Amino acid sequence: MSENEKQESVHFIKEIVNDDLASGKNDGRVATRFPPEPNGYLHIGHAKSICLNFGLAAEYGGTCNLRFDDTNPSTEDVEYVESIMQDVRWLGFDWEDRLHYASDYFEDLYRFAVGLIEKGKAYVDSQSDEEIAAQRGDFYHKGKESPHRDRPARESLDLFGRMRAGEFEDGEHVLRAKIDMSSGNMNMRDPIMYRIRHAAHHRTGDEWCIYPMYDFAHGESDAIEKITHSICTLEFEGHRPLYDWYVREIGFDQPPRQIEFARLNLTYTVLSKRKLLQLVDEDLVQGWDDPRMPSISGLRRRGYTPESIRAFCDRIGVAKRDNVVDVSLLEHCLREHLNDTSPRAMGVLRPLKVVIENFPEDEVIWFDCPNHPEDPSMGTRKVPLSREILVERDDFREEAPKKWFRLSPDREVRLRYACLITCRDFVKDDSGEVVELRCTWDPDSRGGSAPDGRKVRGTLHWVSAAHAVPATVRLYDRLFLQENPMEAEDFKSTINPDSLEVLEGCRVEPSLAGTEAGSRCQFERLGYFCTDAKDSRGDALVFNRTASLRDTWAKIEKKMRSGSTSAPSSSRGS
RNA sequence: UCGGGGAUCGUCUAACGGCAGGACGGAGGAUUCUGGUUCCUCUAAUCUAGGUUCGAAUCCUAGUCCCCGAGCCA
Repeated sequence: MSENEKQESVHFIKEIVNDDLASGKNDGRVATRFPPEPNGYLHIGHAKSICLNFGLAAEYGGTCNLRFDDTNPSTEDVEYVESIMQDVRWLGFDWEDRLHYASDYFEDLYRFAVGLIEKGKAYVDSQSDEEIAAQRGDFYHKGKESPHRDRPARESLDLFGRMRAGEFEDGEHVLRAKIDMSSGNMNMRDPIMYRIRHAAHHRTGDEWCIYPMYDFAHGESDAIEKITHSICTLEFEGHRPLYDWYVREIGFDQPPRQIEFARLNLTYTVLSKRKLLQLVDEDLVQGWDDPRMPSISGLRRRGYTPESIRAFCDRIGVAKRDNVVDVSLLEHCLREHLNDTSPRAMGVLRPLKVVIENFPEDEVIWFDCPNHPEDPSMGTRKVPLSREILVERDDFREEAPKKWFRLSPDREVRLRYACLITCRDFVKDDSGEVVELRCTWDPDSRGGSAPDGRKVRGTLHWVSAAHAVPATVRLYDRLFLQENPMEAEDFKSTINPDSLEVLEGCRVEPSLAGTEAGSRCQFERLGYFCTDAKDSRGDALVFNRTASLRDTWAKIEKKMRSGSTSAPSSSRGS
């Protein structure tokens, strides 16, 4: 153990693993699994589980399987298994040859069930679901035993066989474990092991018409795969006694151990498959991979990096208490990685024309601009300056507020990496809107600094009007206005109406022409962007804003405004 | 009225009977050709009440509050 390095925290699951290793349990093996049900897309909450399971295996030199928990054919689909595999891979994890499906074990599971019937530990119940539900009792009252509970094993075996053979309709019979109808734990009140479902399964087709329930399939699949630590979320805590019961009664020798941790919650975010599906189905977003979605595919399309998501999962920790992580931590991890890795470029979102009056008509100066101010190894690119340029509309104010060091009449600013210009005049259109600035440049300031060493506080991004490339830019903001959308009467009522703003007519520097879809850059002073994986083409660029840069000026201005007037500003943007 | 789990800065997370620490956020400052980055400083917590102990976030007792559980979902 190194003493001076930042000590990685040992969360409670690692403690358990350490203890098991120390006591020689499982022959020193560590085997985990990530067990998604293929009935939806993965989201950032799943990423926590993926990082935990694969991370643990990697850290201890063990293995982590990918296993689809596909025991319910009516909700599952191959569309989901494909997206899940893509997402896990994208996050940076590899299950190698350990791809499994619970459905691969249907035959084993059936055999186990027969064994339990023979042992007198399971029976076929032939009541309706209403009757069974009524007999189960509630939290305060014990359940009643089914009239079929003591049906001879022979009879159950026969019925179970005919259930499999397809002799019955859905719901006519179920297979139940014979445990304890008076248990305080509802899961132990003779839980259902198998139900009849005449439905095509995405992998086994029509081979089966009975399907095992989660409880009967999950632990057994773990045991078959020789999983040592079966990690799941807190809501399965009450299932653990049942998990252990099945594994014990079937008689596995090195039974896996189920360990529960608290699932991730994020502020201003909804992380329930059902709610996310609702957003998609009701067209409140444009699909599962809408860049505003917390789905892995949405984050990917938004421009998130796998590294930043992994870093986030490392930092949030693993514990058992309910938690709501501030989404700003996710954004912090994102910016941290993007700052290091994104090449810089200049793009103007809302262009304002600037004429540099004393700049020769036909001259073009090509400046070598560093692609990253702190990392020379990222090289340089050429950026042209000519007489007419475009700057950000927001960077000019007819009347400069306090602490303003951008453009305003008679103010001198720097064009990043190019030169110093001073605003001499401005032109308004009939509606009173400023449409053009008249400036002069200091020819001795080529490169961006004046020979006399005078300080110029403001530095602006810019593009040469004649050379700039047109682009569409999509500005994304958080999808929900309320910190916990689930606390709203209806979570949809707190959807941010301005979560997407599409800007046409943006202009970016010519080095970006032909940029392939999905590549990332930082537009200086604005934020991190990526070309949209679906809609961007080399000759028709579409940028998604992944994250804005921290905006200290916005903060200052907000403070000044709220200090002088009573109007609170609502500047947001991530 | 039952069973299971959990309570530490605003948020997330450490501590394993011995100085309550880190990160995010927030506030302030330094540096800066991005009002970015970086750096520095500050901010702020042990659910309550008793007990054990030289010493308690940690152990004991009693409360309080929160989460999960009555699908032929996972």
